[in-house]
Amino acid sequence: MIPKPNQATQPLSKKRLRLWLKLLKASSLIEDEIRRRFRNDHDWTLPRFDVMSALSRAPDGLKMGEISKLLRVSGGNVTGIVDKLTEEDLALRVAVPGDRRAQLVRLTAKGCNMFAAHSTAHEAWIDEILGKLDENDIKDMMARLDRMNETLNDEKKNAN
Amino acid sequence: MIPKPNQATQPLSKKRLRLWLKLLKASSLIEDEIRRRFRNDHDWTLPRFDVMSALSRAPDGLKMGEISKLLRVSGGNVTGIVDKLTEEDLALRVAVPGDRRAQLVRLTAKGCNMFAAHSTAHEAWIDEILGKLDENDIKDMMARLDRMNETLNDEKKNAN
DNA sequence: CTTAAATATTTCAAGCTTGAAATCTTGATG
DNA sequence: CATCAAGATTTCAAGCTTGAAATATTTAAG
Repeated sequence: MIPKPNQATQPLSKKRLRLWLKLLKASSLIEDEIRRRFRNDHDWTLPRFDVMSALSRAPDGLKMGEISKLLRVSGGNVTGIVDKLTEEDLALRVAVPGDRRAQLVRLTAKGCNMFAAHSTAHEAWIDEILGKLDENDIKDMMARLDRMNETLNDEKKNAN
Repeated sequence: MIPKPNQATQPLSKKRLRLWLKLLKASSLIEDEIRRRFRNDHDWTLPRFDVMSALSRAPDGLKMGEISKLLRVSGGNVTGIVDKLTEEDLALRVAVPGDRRAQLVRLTAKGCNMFAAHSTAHEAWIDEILGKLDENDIKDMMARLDRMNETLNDEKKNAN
């Protein structure tokens, strides 16, 4: 007989692992669903939405490196996505007066309109998907997620 | 004066959106850190680890389609990863007696050993990263994540 | 001014991922 | 048996992502 693992008495490390797997599953399911809806309902992609979302909060534009930091993705990645947005006339690159290395990226009017529509749909999707969580659930999870992130922030600091 | 947004009185949909963004951030940070450690410490990748992990729990092997369902990734994706594992003699494809369409994938002895080492390291990393969460935090978050997933499961059922 | 280090961005190869089309096999129906 | 839908897998093009190398520019030091 193989002994049936009793989860209640598992070592803490195993419980943390199970939590991580569940957290990852939840966030993957949601992210995939959002991707799918962007693709099917708007013929659009999540990475492009994310870049436009960052730009929408910066009317004066963002430098490539700023987008990269905000979204925590590589510089090369941003180059590719902004290229696509620019080709479709949704964003444009403008020179930075004092620095010929850098460029500011800004949404065009067309880009602003498109983002407004996508953004409204996106918020509604999330509201639907997280519909079973009330104010209390949200407050609680936020606090615990913050506590999780602390560890990673600590590590980043100590990695000097 | 632009009114400062008071998060406490935001509509519930906005709060849900903020929670989603925080959840996504947390899980992305952790996943990226795990990827980085696999890459730097073991010259390995997370997708390959995931496939080996599924295989390790099935001594008799898994069909390609079963791996695909377990990991919730496309069939074509699994083909590519299993090809890589096979090339490195970590897994092998064996014929299914009654069905010439399908194949069973199994870890080799070499694959088992490699996975055991990676798996131990992986659990320790997660234990470290989630180190600030105790039994209570874990139980609580598990319950709420389950409740979130219900919505997506419901939708999948209704999507018949 | 010259040089060297630091910054900002792009290019590129390699890997992951997907959805759709293609191939081959099985099973059910007549 | 013949046909045809369903199933398992592979192939493929397109897109995202990364880290490292390459370019170009700025800044700091001497």
